[in-house]
Amino acid sequence: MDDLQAFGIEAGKGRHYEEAFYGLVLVYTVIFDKVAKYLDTFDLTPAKMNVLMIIKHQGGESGLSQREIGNRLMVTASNMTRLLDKLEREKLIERSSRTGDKRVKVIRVSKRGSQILDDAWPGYMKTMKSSMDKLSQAEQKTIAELMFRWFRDLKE
Amino acid sequence: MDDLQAFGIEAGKGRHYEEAFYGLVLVYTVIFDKVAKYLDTFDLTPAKMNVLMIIKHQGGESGLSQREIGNRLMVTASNMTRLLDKLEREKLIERSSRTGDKRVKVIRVSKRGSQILDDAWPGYMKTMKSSMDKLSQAEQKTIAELMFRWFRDLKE
DNA sequence: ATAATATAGTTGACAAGTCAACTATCGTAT
DNA sequence: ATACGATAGTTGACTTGTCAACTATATTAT
Repeated sequence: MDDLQAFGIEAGKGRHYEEAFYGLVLVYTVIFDKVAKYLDTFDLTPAKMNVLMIIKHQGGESGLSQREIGNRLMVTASNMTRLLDKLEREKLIERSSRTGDKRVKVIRVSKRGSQILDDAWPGYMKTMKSSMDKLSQAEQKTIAELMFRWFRDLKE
Repeated sequence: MDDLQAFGIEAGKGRHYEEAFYGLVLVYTVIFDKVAKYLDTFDLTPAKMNVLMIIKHQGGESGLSQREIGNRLMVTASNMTRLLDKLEREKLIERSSRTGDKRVKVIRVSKRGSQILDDAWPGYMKTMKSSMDKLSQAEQKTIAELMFRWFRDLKE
């Protein structure tokens, strides 16, 4: 646990919360970087990939509003605007305003966006899986259950 | 695991790596936000707090170079420059160039920086601990061990 | 001794995120 | 029916982070 020394933390003292905290940060950072690096070969970023996945998997026929996408990704409305501006400029999504409610904009994946998503998807999953497969199946299950319970408790 | 639906993932199918992955992301995000919100009351951010902690705990008499700080935080050199620019403007650190090597700048925490760090520290630890204490002691230990092993395996 | 190479830090241009203030539209309460 | 408040999205100003190209100094090899 040499990496902990950077934070002035002594390991193995009965208090494990600091180690757990920084361990979490380290793992998250490394995995995020690996995913980002992979996506870069498709001119995608984790943020763009997430948006495209949400719209394609959840949007269906009717598409999604910007709010709906933002909520599912825990991203603010202003960030959604800019993210979608970019995706629209790159012609990966389409924005239209033809609902009853004139405030809401309906977002759909374009043909091109859909294609790029399909191209990037297998490698994206592979990259994610290869990071996760450093853990055993049992550990993955443990982590999955524990993280979701933890998340729910944190939100209270 | 409703949150998973956002990503089009079906839970409980024997494959747990996706759940584990998104669980990790959710937990990380929530904890990071809590810490950031706390630090904001001291006009600090996680990045600034980390830099101050590193310099104070590791710098000692001789201080640290920008590279050394950046390496310990896994942050690029250019980001260090800008982060330290800001900290210097706010008079929380001091930069001097009086080593043999004229390229390197020595960073030290200022009196003011040290004071603010001391003020913010207890609540910072409390915030972190309260997030971690949603897990049992045993779980914290498990997570700590597992994360560090995982991190090492990921780096290979 | 000098030329090639490595290292420390800076700068510019960008991505992704925040908040606060704004416009436009929609619902509701009186 | 109008006025007030909620909601959808946008914009500006900011932070934290990246990479690539740059300057200045050190080190190494011939």
